[in-house]
Amino acid sequence: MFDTIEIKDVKKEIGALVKALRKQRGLSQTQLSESLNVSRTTIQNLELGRNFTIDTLLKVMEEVDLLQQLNNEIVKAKNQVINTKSLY
Amino acid sequence: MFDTIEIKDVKKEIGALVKALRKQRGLSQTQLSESLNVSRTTIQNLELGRNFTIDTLLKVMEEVDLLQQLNNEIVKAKNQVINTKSLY
DNA sequence: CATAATTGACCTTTATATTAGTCAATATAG
DNA sequence: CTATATTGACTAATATAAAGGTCAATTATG
Repeated sequence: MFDTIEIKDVKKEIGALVKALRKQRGLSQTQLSESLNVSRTTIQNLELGRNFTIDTLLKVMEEVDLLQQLNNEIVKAKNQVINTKSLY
Repeated sequence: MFDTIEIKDVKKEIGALVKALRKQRGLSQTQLSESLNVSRTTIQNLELGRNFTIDTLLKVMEEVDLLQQLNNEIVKAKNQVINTKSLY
């Protein structure tokens, strides 16, 4: 009935999100990579759904002013876990 | 007034979230690492806020049945970007 | 308490992400 | 249309995440 999502699909979605954020700001891959002090290859890897490090992703999020918001979501998720009686 | 969050802080929060999810399920680092077919060192790097790859994080999320939910959030964020008139 | 299990720290080796470069294909602009 | 910019693909070298191991410190258990 429902297909289970795969890790490679999530990586592609992250890549699509980063590309959308970059385009929204009118930046080329080269411009973004220079702002972050990473190579254009690294931006390519991220946007095309290949593997990459969390540092790379967080640098992008910082550049587009979404780092604080992302952190808030993580803390919220963490607190939900802590405040939920476990079923395990 | 407001301190800006730093990348290393976000990595530590991700690590704390993963640790909370693991503890909630009553798993040791070794047990989790074996389920994911990664080394315990990799789980340690993640939980202690060091650098790690997106693959490692997504494997954890898949193991705790949060991969689909995470993907939904990413798609939602992407659509918000696409449907927002840019200020840039 | 004693004992076992877990975790953090550290090391060496291996696998791979990142860098820096080129080039062809595609998209954008004039 | 032509010219220019951008992007995807690829390669070789470097940096670093991951693997696999040990050990001390800490935490749970009997």
